[in-house]
Amino acid sequence: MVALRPRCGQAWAPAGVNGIRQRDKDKMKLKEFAKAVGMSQTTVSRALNGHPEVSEATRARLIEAAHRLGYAPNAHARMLATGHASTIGCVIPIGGRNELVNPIYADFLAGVGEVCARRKFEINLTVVPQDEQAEAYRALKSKGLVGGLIVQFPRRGDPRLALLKRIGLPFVVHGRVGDHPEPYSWVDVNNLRAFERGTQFLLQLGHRQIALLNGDEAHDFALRRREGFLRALAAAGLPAPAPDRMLSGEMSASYGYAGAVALLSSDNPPTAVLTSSIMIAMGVKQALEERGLQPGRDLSIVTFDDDLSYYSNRGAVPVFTAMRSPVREAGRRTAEMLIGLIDAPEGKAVTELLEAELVVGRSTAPPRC
Amino acid sequence: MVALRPRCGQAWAPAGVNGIRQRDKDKMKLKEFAKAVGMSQTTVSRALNGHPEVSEATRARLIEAAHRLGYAPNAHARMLATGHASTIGCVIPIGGRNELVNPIYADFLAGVGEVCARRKFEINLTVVPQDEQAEAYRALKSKGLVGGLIVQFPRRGDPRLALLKRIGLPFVVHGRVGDHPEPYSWVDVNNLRAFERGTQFLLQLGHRQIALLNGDEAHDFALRRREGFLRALAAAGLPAPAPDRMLSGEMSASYGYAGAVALLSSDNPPTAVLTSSIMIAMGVKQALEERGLQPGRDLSIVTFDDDLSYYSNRGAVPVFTAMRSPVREAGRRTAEMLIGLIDAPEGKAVTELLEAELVVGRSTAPPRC
DNA sequence: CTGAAAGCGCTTACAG
DNA sequence: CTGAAAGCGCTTACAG
Repeated sequence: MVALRPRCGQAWAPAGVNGIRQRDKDKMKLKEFAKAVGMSQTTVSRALNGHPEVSEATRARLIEAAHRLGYAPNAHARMLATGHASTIGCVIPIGGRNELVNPIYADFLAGVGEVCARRKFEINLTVVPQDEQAEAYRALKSKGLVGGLIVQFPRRGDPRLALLKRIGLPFVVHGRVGDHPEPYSWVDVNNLRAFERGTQFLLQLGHRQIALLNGDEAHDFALRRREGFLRALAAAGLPAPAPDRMLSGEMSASYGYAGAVALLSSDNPPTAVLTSSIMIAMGVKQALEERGLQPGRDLSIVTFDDDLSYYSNRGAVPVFTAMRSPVREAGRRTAEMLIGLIDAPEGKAVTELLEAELVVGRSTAPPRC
Repeated sequence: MVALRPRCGQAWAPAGVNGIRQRDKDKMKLKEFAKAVGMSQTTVSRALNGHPEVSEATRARLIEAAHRLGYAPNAHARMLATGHASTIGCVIPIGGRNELVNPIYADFLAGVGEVCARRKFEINLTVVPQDEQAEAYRALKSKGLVGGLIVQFPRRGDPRLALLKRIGLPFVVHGRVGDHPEPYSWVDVNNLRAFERGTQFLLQLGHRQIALLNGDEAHDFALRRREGFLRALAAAGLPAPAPDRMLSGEMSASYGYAGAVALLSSDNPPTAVLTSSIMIAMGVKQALEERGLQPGRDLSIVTFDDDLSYYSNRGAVPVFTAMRSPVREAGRRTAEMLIGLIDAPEGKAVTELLEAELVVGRSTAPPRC
């Protein structure tokens, strides 16, 4: 019977054939690797970590040898020794208000992941009930699991920012929280400008009766979109639409469908509508088609498009006229920014505003009559 | 000037006001916690880890104190000491064949995350180019970052299984690889049975001209679906449909749209179609409506439904008649199984076959004429 | 440019 | 039931 944990130093040999879990099974350690290449652990470690004391020739040789022998430093030992985790935390809240797992996550995470692979960072994904986020943040910090966090789907006056500052965890917000007493780092798309431009485009086509099917206005992005919408109307000398022309809700196809039905059945239906997501636009389109109506001809649709990879609104002529902003690119930018913050924790808050591009598709035309 | 890394033991005090990154900033360690509660580190550690030597009263008291004082063991020190990582690895391949980030990921991961939260496991997410997966697996193992892996989107004869067995990393496949020389653990939905039942349902309605818009048949699930389709037809004494009645492709709305157009414009259009995803079904529906046709009345649609939370095919009468199988539940089951494997690495391969339920919606009716 | 050795914060065999 | 101490596999100040 082999001891569960051999204490004494032993030569490099993958040991263990019996049923007990072996800690070292085919996993080379620094000590063995250093011996194999005939150098001290110190030098090997320094070479692999890019320290300047080691000559480039030696470094190259050791990197090659590590690759060949399959040696990679144990990440936990490394993090313990250095005292910091090269890991980005992504906390996904579920339940509560938005039970739906936002499809945006998949693409956003892909962008984050791309950057992490390049910069040799890991991603820790945590799924928590909406109301246990604070607890999750604290645990991530006190367990030393992450070096920083990405805050998703911020709300106006979101309490998470203060919490993160208090517990001393660097973070970047994907979006903005509206008014906030102190500067913080964020990556956002210019939602106000996007909806202002979308509205201007419809105005130029001749539309005067324009409705808005917005996202949940508890979120900052939705408020900015409404503001852009109203600003463009005001600039054209038009009054703010009646409340029943400006809806707000969960960005789903069924909301778009129901919203369109409501708009179409009013006394004085709008000739155009702005929607906050492709899913909403699809719901609107469905409602039109079930009534024998046609997007563009009977009701112009301009939508915000997160450019999710599973729903492509591309092609020679896209289905929808859209304000397009790739969420995957936002993921890349956010990760890049957070890694910068983790590497230099005393740095100032950084912000980045991405612009959406207006792409003309087949869902818009001048109003009839 | 404070030293970068204080070596000597020091009393519990969050130190550091200057700009240098402090490793201990407001992070309590076992030593300090033990002192605070007046016990040895050994006893505290054992209590927190649920060892039987500690009385339940003591354990309860220490757990409460840890919570109150905000103490949580450093995860890296813990993993280094125990020699294993309580972490599930999820490797998402991008690029190559399926550039699209599958929307299924979000819901599946949510299911995995739920279980991880409950079982106190972490999730490590890695995004890699399709052809660098092997490298990623090896790195995850040699860095000791994960205790096991979930293999997503298996293909027939998928080489990843052999690789994982070789490098000694427990894994569970979400889906199956078809023929495989050795047993392996998987969680799958009964795709064959689902499509067999869906086809039977259409046959019972009187349909004889049934088409299939399948997913990519390089994947095992798609082959099983086709087999179920053909089996039901054969059992009804019907011949296998012509190749242009059985399409295979990326599960998107545009594929569904194009497929429907092709089917409808043939000499002898089918009266019903089975589709492999809601996205495909939506594309089919769109093609119908643009032609003034109606799902159910003009073409019956039965679809597989992953029950993704962002697209709900629910309600009193669902839009689509569907074989419904919640992918989030599959995520839960997969994680549960993998954790079991990690905890008992010598265990036998486990498998679990989930059944889809047939839900009747508004997209099916007897054929006209 | 190099190495021996301390230390990171835990867990756990060993000895009471 | 409890504790002192070794060890997990790294990094890095310190001393050449």
